[in-house]
Amino acid sequence: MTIPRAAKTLRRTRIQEEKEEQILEAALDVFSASGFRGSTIDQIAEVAGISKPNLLYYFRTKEAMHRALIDRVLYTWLEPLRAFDAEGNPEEEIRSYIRRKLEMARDFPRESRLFANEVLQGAPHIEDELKGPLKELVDEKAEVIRAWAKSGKIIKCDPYHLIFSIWSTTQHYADFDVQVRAVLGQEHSGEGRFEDAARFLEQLFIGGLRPDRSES
Amino acid sequence: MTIPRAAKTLRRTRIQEEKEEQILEAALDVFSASGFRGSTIDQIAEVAGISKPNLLYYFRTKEAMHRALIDRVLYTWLEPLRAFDAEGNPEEEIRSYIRRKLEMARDFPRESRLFANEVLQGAPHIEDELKGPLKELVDEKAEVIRAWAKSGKIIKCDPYHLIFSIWSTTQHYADFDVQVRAVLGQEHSGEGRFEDAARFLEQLFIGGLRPDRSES
DNA sequence: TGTAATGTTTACCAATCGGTCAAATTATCC
DNA sequence: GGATAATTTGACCGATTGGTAAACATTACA
Repeated sequence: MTIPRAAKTLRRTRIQEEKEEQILEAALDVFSASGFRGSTIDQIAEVAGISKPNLLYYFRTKEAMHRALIDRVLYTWLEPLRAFDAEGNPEEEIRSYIRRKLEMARDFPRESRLFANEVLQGAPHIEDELKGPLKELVDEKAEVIRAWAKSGKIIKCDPYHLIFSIWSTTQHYADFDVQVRAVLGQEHSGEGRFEDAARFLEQLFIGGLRPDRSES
Repeated sequence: MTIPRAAKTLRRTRIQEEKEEQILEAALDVFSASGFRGSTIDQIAEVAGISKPNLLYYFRTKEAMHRALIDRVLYTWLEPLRAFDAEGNPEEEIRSYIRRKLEMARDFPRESRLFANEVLQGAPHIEDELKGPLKELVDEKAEVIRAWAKSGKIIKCDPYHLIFSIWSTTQHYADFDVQVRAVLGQEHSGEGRFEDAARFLEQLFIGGLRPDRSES
């Protein structure tokens, strides 16, 4: 008798490994491009190069597939923030956080768009992750930033909005890529735009946070 | 004989005016929440409180409805950038641009999400608008910023990436609202978060662009 | 090599999709 | 008030949706 798919994890075969990988890769392609509601199982199956029932043998529902994808990608996605080091030099920590986030926008735009689509549409499938692990991590790092501000290493500012602004400016280059390209025109749409963006953002954030003679 | 809908604009009745308004309002609700592919005509008809065939009497296809909505909203959406004044004081111009964009994110989040959804999914329906009117407007304002930089009124920086960073940081509060709320927690999710955001962003941009003793 | 478990496919299902049609209803204007 | 045009609706269409059933093929392993 066929083992019910829920118990499948007891012993994963080589084929399971490969096919699930193959399916999630295709799912990332499709979900990131069309959002959950806008994506179809047929589409994903086609991109994965297998039949729909075969796909549904590995993931029983569209939701299950989406969830597996989120789970697999979320940890990696938060890596740059996790690397934010309280002991480091503030200016250098912020600079390298920006750089890492920009690299992710450049190298993993689909992952960025996957989350962007999800959050944009009300985060119906990742609410728990946002209010749980994400919030806790941000709270922790916000405390670090607050301490830096208190000791005068950077300007006095709201650490949460600082983090938001780093997220938004960097992820912008993945999520709104077509707009960026359209505005910059063909001649500046090469990979060099990430270098330009990095230069500008470091200038902005380092300059904007440096505790020279700040207002109030 | 019933006048074909294509020629309807020759003389618009009161009912046409009202119903189209009513439909586009509902369409904004639905499209901004689910994107084009993820939205259904039935959904929009239900929100609008009319039957589906009745809706299709005013807009013959889903595409036509979406297009009408984009056309109606785009002009307003670009208003803040258009107000950017070359003659004004740079610091004050940037400050008020940020403020206006934040107000739009607060007061018209659906419009922001409509475009975000569209751009995120590759802008299949607004490519022309991005490469045409939008690019031209941005090019024009970028020239203004470049002149400010050249005359030393602000730091030397890439004007395009400056505009991108203002767009992304401000629209973040509309597009990623649920994430912002989740991270800030209930206690800071009131309308006050826009005040906090405004304070931070002005601090960041004014400080980051001020031509004190800048690097290089 | 046989067999039991695993993997794949064909054919199908009910629900929903975007959209049409003709008939019925309502508004407009002389 | 009646004719005519504008509006609204219920019934319906073929295509696509997420998902299932069962037969079939393949693999792993004793």
